Amino acid sequence: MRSAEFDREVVLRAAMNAFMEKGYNKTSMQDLKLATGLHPGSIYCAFENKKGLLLASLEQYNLDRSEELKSIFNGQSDALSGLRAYLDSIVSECVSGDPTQSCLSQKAINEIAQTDEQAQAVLSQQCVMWQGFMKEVFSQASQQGVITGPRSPQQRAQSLIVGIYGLRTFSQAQKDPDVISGIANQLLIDVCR
Amino acid sequence: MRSAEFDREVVLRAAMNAFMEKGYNKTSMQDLKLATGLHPGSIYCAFENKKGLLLASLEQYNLDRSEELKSIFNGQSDALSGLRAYLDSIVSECVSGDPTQSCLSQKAINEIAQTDEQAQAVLSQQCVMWQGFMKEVFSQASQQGVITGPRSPQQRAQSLIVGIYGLRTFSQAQKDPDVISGIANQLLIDVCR
DNA sequence: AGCTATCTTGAATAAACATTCAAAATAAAG
DNA sequence: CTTTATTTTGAATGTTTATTCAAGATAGCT
Repeated sequence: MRSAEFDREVVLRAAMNAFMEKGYNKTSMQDLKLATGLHPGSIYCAFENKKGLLLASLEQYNLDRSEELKSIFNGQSDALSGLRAYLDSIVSECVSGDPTQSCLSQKAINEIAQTDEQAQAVLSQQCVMWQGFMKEVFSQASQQGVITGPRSPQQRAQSLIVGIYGLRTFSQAQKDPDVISGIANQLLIDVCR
Repeated sequence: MRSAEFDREVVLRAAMNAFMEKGYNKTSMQDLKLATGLHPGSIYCAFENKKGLLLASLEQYNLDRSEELKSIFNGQSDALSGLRAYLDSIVSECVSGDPTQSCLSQKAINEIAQTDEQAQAVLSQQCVMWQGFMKEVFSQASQQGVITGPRSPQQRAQSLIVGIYGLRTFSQAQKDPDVISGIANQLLIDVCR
């Protein structure tokens, strides 16, 4: 017997970055070989093929971002402060212009969900999980009395997610940090109303 | 001398559809040859290369969608009814699941704006034009007294555009028509508040 | 230490790719 | 009708692509 030499998480994060820089279709196996340091044979042995590597990267990406999400909210005194901190982090991501800070899930939704059923299923489920987390945040915010109004946590979560997706696309076309930040602030106001 | 045989608009609309179905990078020259009915040489003679064909398609797409946009608002009695009709058309687009009804500009923003400066410039300008049009709509709505409140037409236009971008991405992951429609209704309320 | 199952290596493969080009066709001008 | 400038044609080009595979290396078990 023999165990694999490479660290799966390290390899997947390297692949993630490669996919984020060029998108799935423009990222060649050559790019992935250079990014991960793995030879083609090893990639195929471990992940079956290029799409398998993407799907594995997507899972790892979701794990990493979920952790980050939780830690942002845990670092704040109440749910509303958490939302503010979270939107600040999204604005930073949008404004940085750094491809490796962009959202791999959103990139994949736009690039391949339409043509690949398997990716569509994974991405759809990730989106539902994100919704579930945000719904819980809005529930807590209501209980804490920091937000009021008739909208359900579910509705608020959906509007927030739509706003974040939109902000990320918009910021590719309009790079002015003040504009991005302004829209994000208004989004928070609307979603908490 | 000799004039071109093909109808430029027809060819560009065929290319648009091909790009919308598979995305820019997955659409091969073979696909474009079949879609347009043009031989490789003719495509290269008329549009320089594959990217040139995309850029030309993007311009034509923007012309077509701008016309559609104007006609939706012209068909309504006031600006608020226009906004309602417009968002209805966006919801239809999202819910249809038909790739040829999706937004080529948004697909291109997500797929290639990050890596291609020329495409980025074209798409950025198109986004600014769209903003300008929507800003004018919100100005009219205020003048007509159908919406009130302190937000500027510019701010409203930006929030609406972000909401539409977001809705289109969200609808790739969550296909329930009632959910999409509900989010769109709330978006209209927030943007007119 | 020796065995064996598994991983690593990287060259080889075949298909798909964007692009070119010279020959044939043809529309407009004279 | 002839000329001329331009387009159309489609096979050829050379590159890049994802994927395979047999040979070599090595970790863990006995």
